[in-house]
Amino acid sequence: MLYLDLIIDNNTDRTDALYTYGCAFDGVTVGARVFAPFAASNRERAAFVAAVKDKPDERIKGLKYVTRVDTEIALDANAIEICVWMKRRYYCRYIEAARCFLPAGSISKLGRRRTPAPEETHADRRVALTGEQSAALERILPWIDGGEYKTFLVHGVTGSGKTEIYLRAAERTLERGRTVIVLVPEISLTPQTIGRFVARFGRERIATLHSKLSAGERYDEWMRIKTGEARIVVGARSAVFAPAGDIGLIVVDEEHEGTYKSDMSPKYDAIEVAVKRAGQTGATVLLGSATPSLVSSYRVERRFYEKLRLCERYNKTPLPRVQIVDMREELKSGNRTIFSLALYRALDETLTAGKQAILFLNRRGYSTFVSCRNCGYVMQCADCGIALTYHKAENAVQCHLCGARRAVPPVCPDCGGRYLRFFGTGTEKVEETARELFPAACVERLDFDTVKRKGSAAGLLARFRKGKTQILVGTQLVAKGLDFDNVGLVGIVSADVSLNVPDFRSAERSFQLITQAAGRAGRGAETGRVVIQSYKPDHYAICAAAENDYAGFYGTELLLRKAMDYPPFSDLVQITVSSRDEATAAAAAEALADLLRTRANAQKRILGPGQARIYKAGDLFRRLIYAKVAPRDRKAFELFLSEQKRLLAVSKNSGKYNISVDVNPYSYL
DNA sequence: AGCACGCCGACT
DNA sequence: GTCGGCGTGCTC
Repeated sequence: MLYLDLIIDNNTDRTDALYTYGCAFDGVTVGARVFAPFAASNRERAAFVAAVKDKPDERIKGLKYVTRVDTEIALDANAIEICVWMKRRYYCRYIEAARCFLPAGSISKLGRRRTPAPEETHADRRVALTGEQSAALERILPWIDGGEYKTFLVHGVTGSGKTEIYLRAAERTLERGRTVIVLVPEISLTPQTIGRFVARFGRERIATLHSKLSAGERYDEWMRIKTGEARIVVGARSAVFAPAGDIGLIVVDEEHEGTYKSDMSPKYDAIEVAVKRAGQTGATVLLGSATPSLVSSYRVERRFYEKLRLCERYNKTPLPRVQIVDMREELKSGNRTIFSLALYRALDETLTAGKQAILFLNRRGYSTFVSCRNCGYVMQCADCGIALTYHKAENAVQCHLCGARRAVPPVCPDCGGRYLRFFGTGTEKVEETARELFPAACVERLDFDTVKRKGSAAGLLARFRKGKTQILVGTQLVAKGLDFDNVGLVGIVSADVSLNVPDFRSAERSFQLITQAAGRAGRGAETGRVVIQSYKPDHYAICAAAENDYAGFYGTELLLRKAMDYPPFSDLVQITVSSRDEATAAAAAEALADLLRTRANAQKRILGPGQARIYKAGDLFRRLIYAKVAPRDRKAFELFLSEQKRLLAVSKNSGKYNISVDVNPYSYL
């Protein structure tokens, strides 16, 4: 008789524990899926084996027995180890972590829920390596051959050929008989990267995993990986959990992107999981970026990672000429439009020279808020409490958080006055103004509003590529990964938008966005131009981006992070206390914050509780507590906070309020 | 989350 | 006397 510690498929905090069962079946190993009777009803439930023991804990009374063992779906010991680690690191349930490793949301019902999507074909262009690429591979390949864990940060400017390095590393890994996982920020934005993998290795050796797959397709791809038919997995962040056996290489492309952090439970960081998995099998990790995250660069400084630099652009295109325009001066000189004189002239010259321009503004809609000039009333979303954005095309206001929309009222809802006005600028207004200023040019807009219709993005991009469009206005969709040859000018309409977000990463994100947007200029043979408009032209993130000075930005930002004890020096742990009852949420949050403050010398840095920016989400009132947890206090903090969560779950207050935790979140709402 | 148990009011 | 409403408590 064996005794098994089981993770039961029963999605509640109360039963988020390991249950011991007897098992009469032979050969059951850690990770196996079994079925067991549970609770008074003895309903049969799926479960995963977390441990196999030869005698049970004596304290257990009324031991029950496993009824069935499944052979098709199974995790392995490594996956279970990650589940246990995730529960502690991300404050999720065992079963939520286990689900990450499975193709579908449900564990109990898995079936074969399909025609593979046609793949764009790309010709494989296997070009000679540059000196820098060869040097980088000379560092990487021995680690792939040696089969010991190692992480490299591949810091390469746009167009320096990072993808070719991934391809060669993948090739070597396959030669060694091991498997490859490639993570990309968003499948829809990175067709080129996937295309090149398909071209090099063939569709039949590659599986793709992303959210656009139907349940059936996802299951098929998952099985192709599981059975070893597909030895390369390309996918979004969840692909880090792919059932690839003997992983030899994990690539994280554009590693600085926020999409690698999950904001739904389990709120995991795919890079942390990737490094953890690589450690288990002795795999090589390649983190690639033109603008590495501060956290990754700091890990290089601390010698956890090794940095490989690629400074040359492939065809030796010189970096664009960058000009920063002080919009305060523009206003003083009487120009109240969103186009500075410098940007107008640059556009004019670009169009005259027969070149194209990209105008980047990271804010969709026409104007950013609607206000009454009589009484000062500002239209807000009733559910989220944030200002509503005016969309001229549909003559409606929209909440950019929950998506709620309504018609613009004819008079002020507050005072009845007739002076409701629109303030601030979004891409829709930039598009309109560009049309007015350059009536002969074809202006198009690429943002969430114009691409939500399926396939419209492809058409828009094709028209721009063919030169039918002269000016492309867009949000960050235009800043990422799109390569066009004839772009003479990139205009950053307002560098301040991403800078003024209340988030400790705002400077980092601004630097990355500006650098990326600027990288769109002059991809062909000629030098491009970049005009950056800002009301904070002296800001270090803007200046460093303009000078392409990553090291300078890193140095300044790191000092500020250290002074504030933000990541990478501490984990910023966001604790949300929510309840249907406003007073309950407030009291519970206050009590928890007090407890965190008084309990441990370890965590002196507890902020709040404060009101969440989305104070009321649905029928829940939310309060936020932040904890800055230094690495040396991490274990103690994790134990303490998860114990608080457990105590709540088993107490009679369970259900009256809820505690949810997000470690280093990307959204502070 | 489910599910069973149990206490109390209503009704054939 | 019995059916069923849902509040309460438990799940190796």
